[in-house]
Amino acid sequence: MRIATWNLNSVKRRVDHLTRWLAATEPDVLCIQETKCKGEDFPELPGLGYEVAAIGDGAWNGVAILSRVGLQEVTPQLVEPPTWEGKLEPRAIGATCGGLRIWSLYIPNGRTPEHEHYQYKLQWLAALAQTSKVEQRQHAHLALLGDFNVAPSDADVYDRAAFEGSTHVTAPERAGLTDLEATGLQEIPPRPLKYDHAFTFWDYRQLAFPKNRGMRIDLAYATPAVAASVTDAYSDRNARKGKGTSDHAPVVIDLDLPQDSALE
DNA sequence: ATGTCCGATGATATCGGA
Repeated sequence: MRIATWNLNSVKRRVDHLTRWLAATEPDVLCIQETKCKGEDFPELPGLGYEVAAIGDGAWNGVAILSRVGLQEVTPQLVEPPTWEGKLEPRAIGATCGGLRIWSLYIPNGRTPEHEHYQYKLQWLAALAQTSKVEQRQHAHLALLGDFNVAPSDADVYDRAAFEGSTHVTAPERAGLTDLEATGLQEIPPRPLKYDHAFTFWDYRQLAFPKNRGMRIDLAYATPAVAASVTDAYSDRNARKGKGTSDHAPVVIDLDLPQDSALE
């Protein structure tokens, strides 16, 4: 089973890229973030054989799950999610696909460590950990994929000094990740296709991609049996090349889950 | 030395957000 996650930065702007990438990569399940479109406006992807579950408000956020191995028990929000400016944002969707319980997650950016949005981000990570606990009571195999907007370690940014005073690298954000792991999950680190680190995001500005000034913020966590079944994982930087691409690369994970346990 | 892109808007350039 091949699963993947990709922050597309507008699915409507990326339909051609997405279609080509799906045909070439053939994931069984793809988690998408920042669709930036309403659930009912999610574009058709004819001929590829994917079912779609998508939620969105329009301009911002928006997450989706594409699956060609079944798509059931769709859950359109975390357990007790925090709100932003009084509203529940479309940042999380879960579904059961081919025996795997999988979530597509778009963690709030935080903006600056002083900003109220940063507190929202920390609350959101705490709600995600709570959701992980609840989900593990009900599902034998759980995987949480998405744009976490946190670099797990200093090695996951191109230059730690460039992030002084910024979000994505602070101790409380990283504690949010370790608290999530403490619910019984393991991170699945991808291998790079080039260079030393498997970055997944490069800013559009200032030639960040050709200079490889990247970050690894698109992450995958899974329960131990799922993590133990990983046969390969990589960040597909090739999808970041060229004009009109997302500023994120997809992360692709191959699993060899025993078929009987996948029925649980 | 310089360097972006997205969606929305009483839009046709500007803005917030990333």
